[in-house]
Amino acid sequence: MPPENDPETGPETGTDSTANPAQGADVYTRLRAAILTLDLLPGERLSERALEGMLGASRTPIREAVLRLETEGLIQRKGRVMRVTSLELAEILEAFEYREHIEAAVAQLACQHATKADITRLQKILDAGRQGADAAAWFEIGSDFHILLAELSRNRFLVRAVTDILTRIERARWIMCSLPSARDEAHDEHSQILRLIELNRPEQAAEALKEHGRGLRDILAESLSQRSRAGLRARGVDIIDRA
Amino acid sequence: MPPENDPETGPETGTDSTANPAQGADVYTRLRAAILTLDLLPGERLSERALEGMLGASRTPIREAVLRLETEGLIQRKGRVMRVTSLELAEILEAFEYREHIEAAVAQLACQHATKADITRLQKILDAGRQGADAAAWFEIGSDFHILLAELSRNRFLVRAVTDILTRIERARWIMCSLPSARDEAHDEHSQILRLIELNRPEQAAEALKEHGRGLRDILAESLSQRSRAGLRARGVDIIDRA
DNA sequence: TACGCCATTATGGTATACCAATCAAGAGAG
DNA sequence: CTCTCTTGATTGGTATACCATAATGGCGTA
Repeated sequence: MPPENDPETGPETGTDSTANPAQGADVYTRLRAAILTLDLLPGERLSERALEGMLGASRTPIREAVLRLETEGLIQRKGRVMRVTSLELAEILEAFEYREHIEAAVAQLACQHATKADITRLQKILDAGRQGADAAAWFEIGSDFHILLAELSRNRFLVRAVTDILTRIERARWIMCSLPSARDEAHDEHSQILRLIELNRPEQAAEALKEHGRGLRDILAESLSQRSRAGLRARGVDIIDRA
Repeated sequence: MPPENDPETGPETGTDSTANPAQGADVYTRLRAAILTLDLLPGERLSERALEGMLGASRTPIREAVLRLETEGLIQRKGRVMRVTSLELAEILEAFEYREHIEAAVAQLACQHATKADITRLQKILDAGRQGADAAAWFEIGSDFHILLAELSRNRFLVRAVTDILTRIERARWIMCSLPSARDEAHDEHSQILRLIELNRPEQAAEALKEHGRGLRDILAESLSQRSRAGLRARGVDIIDRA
């Protein structure tokens, strides 16, 4: 590996002289984080060689990470060029549509399978995240809740589906993370959903989840609307209307 | 690359002396096919070096293919060892449960978006596959129908979900491909589903799809039941009850 | 000035050497 | 005969060299 002189990404690459095992997963994690936090901008071009320097690893683990992120939809290849997937309004709306259906299924199955212990455990997590949490930790908890909820369905495919779709939406959520007012509201809605599942009301739980998702979608659509584009573009973020 | 002498997989590897570009995708396709057709048995251990010889490519494209198949759930890694994912009855049943919900969503959205032209096009494909098709081509058409149907939802995530879940189930379907009687029945059910979408009856279309899936699931569960295990084990196929 | 052609370069695809860790088999002791 | 420790082989992880080609920028021409 060539000597790493530029401070580039941060405190990385301070490894030893030989191969650095298990660094492959780390490369994946860091690259993924860089994309999700918009450290790498949507639409930005990537090259394996550049990432090699940026992440302090050779092309092999880079390639693995890129391949994974490609299947997650965070990176796209068009011929030989490789870019961070652009934010496309239409796709995000499709994602929310999909999510509605998925979480309706989750609600129904969770009602069938969730135990009292499951509910209280989830409620505890919810309450724990209520006080003193920064924006980043806040929607970390939001994601966790939806994934944990999916696990109550006892269906691994639904868990995967929820996990995947949250990944897809995460960058958009990050953009509008400057709205702390929504936090308490989210907590209440999450609790209400949990209660409906506890009461074995699948229809109502599904409806509450759908409504919850729609609320987020609307906030998000507003944040990405024409009127708000200017501020985003100043931060380097560009949203595509039709691809 | 070492000279390839054994007829091993088939007519492959007859390339030139230098690197063989775009062979990476081919390696993926062939390895995937080998797994789905049970040429590589569920639970069978794999090694990158062995695959290197079997597929006539170096470890780099092998690694890429393996990584892809891992995300598709066809290969699993437990620590350092890598195996073809075992057939697990519980997982297959979960897959069908998931599929029911996914296709209900497909039905609903397809009713909203499908045009007359879409319906007739799909019906044509269905009819074309009716006569003279061997078992392999038959459930190729079955898969295609469900994917094309998903595309009528105009939601790329649903398309992906259907594609994924069909992949998961495909090996199980392959096992019970010896039941040609189901072919006409499937054609009729598919046509009926299409008709209900054309008539804009989302509830009934969803129910028909669910019923269609349940029928297949039951046949499949029967094929994988204790009573039928002996014949399968003779072919080298082993099914796990609880993992 | 604008458009298209060509040379250079950058990039991804491939093959391969090296390493550490794991697994397995075999030898030796009890 | 069994259990354990050692040792060697196998394997995945990593780094890197080579190659064909697509991308890019410059140049020449209309």
